[in-house]
Amino acid sequence: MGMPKVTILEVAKAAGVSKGTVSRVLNGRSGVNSDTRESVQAIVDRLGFHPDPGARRLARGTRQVIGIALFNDDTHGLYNEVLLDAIQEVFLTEGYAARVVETGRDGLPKGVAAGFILLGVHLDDPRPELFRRRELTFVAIGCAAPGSSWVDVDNEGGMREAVSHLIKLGHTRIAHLTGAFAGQASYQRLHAYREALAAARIQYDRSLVLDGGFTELGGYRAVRRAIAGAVEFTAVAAASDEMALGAMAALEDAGLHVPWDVSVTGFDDLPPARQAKPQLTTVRQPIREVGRQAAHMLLEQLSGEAPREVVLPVQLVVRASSSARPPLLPQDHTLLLPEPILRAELEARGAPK
Amino acid sequence: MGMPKVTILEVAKAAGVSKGTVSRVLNGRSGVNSDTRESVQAIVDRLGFHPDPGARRLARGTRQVIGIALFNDDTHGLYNEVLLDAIQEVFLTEGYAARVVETGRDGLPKGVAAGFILLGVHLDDPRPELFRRRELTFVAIGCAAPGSSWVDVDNEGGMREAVSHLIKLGHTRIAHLTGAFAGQASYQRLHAYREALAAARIQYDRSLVLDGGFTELGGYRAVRRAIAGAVEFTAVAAASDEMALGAMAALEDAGLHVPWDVSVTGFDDLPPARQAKPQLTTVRQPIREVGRQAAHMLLEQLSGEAPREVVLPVQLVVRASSSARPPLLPQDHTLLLPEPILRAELEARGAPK
DNA sequence: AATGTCCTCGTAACCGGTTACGGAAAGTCA
DNA sequence: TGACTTTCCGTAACCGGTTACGAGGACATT
Repeated sequence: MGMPKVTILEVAKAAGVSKGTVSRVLNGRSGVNSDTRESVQAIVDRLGFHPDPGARRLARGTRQVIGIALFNDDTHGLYNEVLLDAIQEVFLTEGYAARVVETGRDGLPKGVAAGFILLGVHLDDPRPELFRRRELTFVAIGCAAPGSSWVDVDNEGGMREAVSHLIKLGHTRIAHLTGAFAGQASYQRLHAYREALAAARIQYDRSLVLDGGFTELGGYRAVRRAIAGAVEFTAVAAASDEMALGAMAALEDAGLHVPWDVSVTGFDDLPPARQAKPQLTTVRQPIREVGRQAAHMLLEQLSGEAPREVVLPVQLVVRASSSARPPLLPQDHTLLLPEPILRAELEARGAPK
Repeated sequence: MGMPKVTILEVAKAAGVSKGTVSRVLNGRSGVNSDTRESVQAIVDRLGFHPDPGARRLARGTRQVIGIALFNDDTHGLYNEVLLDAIQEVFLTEGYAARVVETGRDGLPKGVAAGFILLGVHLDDPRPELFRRRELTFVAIGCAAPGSSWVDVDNEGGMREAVSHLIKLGHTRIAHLTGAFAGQASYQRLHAYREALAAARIQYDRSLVLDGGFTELGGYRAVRRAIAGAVEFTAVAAASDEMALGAMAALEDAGLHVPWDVSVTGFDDLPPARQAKPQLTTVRQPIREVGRQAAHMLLEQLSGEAPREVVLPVQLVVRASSSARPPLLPQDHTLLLPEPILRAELEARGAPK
């Protein structure tokens, strides 16, 4: 098998035009009759033609390489992995070679590249300034880098939705798992958490904000510490899926059942969220779209266009880890969760461990 | 700046030969006088010439793509990330396009590729069989796939070294953090752990084998449970850095000091090992080399050569997380060892609730 | 000296696209 | 109707390599 190598020449013949015209259609260049353009496009779609990236790159004379800059202090998680793949997909099909480079507080990547994409930019991240000073074109992901292109998601909207969701379910003591130094996203999500609380006239309690450092273990330890410290809460709104998963593990270890005793929500909607034991209610982030946008924006900038800023929408995905808080609902808590069943459930969960 | 685009034509001119000859030298083709070959090679080195991957691919008529198959149940960790980068580097410079694809228990990746590299193969992994049945060429990483190419590291040698190291430091109650279902590597490392113990005439104790599922949180919970269960140990030999880091966190939470109270060793030597609070003693794995080998082996197979098997050596890197067991003399561990652990346990129990 | 190998290496076509250039057809205006 | 634009599109050169083919020189054979 293997795809039958459909080339631009075959498309041209099938459409009854020349290679040049097909190329012009593919690249959206002007100077093509709209009728012709349509019919060529139709042939392209029908044959499933995908231009050869290498040939493209060669013809365009783009000898240069794109650097994807990881901050070497980062926790390189699944999030980055998905993002990376989406970014590379774009560059690959556009005929650019993209390589992952590590950048630290100190120096820039040595292999000089045409442009960079900065992954997971922090608020006090030295990279934007560093890159700007060297007059390198770049696109930042995850943080507003004033004066240059950046793309981020609607952190506030997402967290507001998640917390409002919990409030609607009857929760009032909602803990927030945050990641301390991870910058803008943390602040925005924390801010949205407070906003959502305020909108429902729920008093903000500082002791309900737990630092989980954006890792599963961090989430686990933070929640465990909170339980040990007798902090009262019936829900946890985490700023990442990983922390949410850690929180669920901690609750389980403490003999608490999700979502009956405590509801949990995450942020990101990475694959593990769906594989979790009670599937995780979380805020879905269009990660791949973020990567694609960033890649295209970099290409734009490299061809002289002005920097842009993009904020992508997110969406709450309700699954099994969040539910109404039965014991405190005035009307039907006996109906929903009879005592003996609850006790038996706790024992059942405690025993196998 | 950007590299000054040195092409094969310039090399040819500088060497006083034609493009064809330079190309022949570069590809090790026969039919070139050895004198000529040498002088051309010298020019190539002097000018720092690197052939353009895209042009190469184009000229060779290699239209096909390489698939890098991730198992979608996997925990995609930092390990995979490093590996991926090394693999892609090879394919990139060789003029192949490489894309990451997800493969599950069920189906194969749809985008048909010339060949595949299977990442993190398990013992009961369905992929080798699945791929073989489809007559796809592939190279497996992380597990012996009989009949086809595979590359792995010397798991047994590495773990033996780590455990022997701990034994030499005076430890006799050494726990082993394993990852249950992760296949060959787990079994080999566990086996080596037992071998090292046997070589030192130390009785194997099943209760010292802890399952950490190859994650940081898993390591944390396993060690915490062991402490709570009053399992006696003065050292932990983990089968991965992540679990080791989790173990260190658990020990810290239990009031135990690494390495004074308990020594910890890891496996992999990923960047976090060096960033840990007491730097982690661990077994260094040549991850990038594994990736490079695998990539080259796949290329070999695609050009008709026979499958090969490669096992790469590892090396113990001693850092701060392991030390002699100062407070106690080797003989009296039964008397003295329980003290700190029991104390920690009491404290741990006292704090929460 | 003429003919036949074997090596070595230059020549040119080709891979699959992009794009400068120029020609043909159609529209504009005097 | 002729000259001038404008629009659309075909032609061919080019990107940086690889490789089939064949020319030419060195050497051996007759």
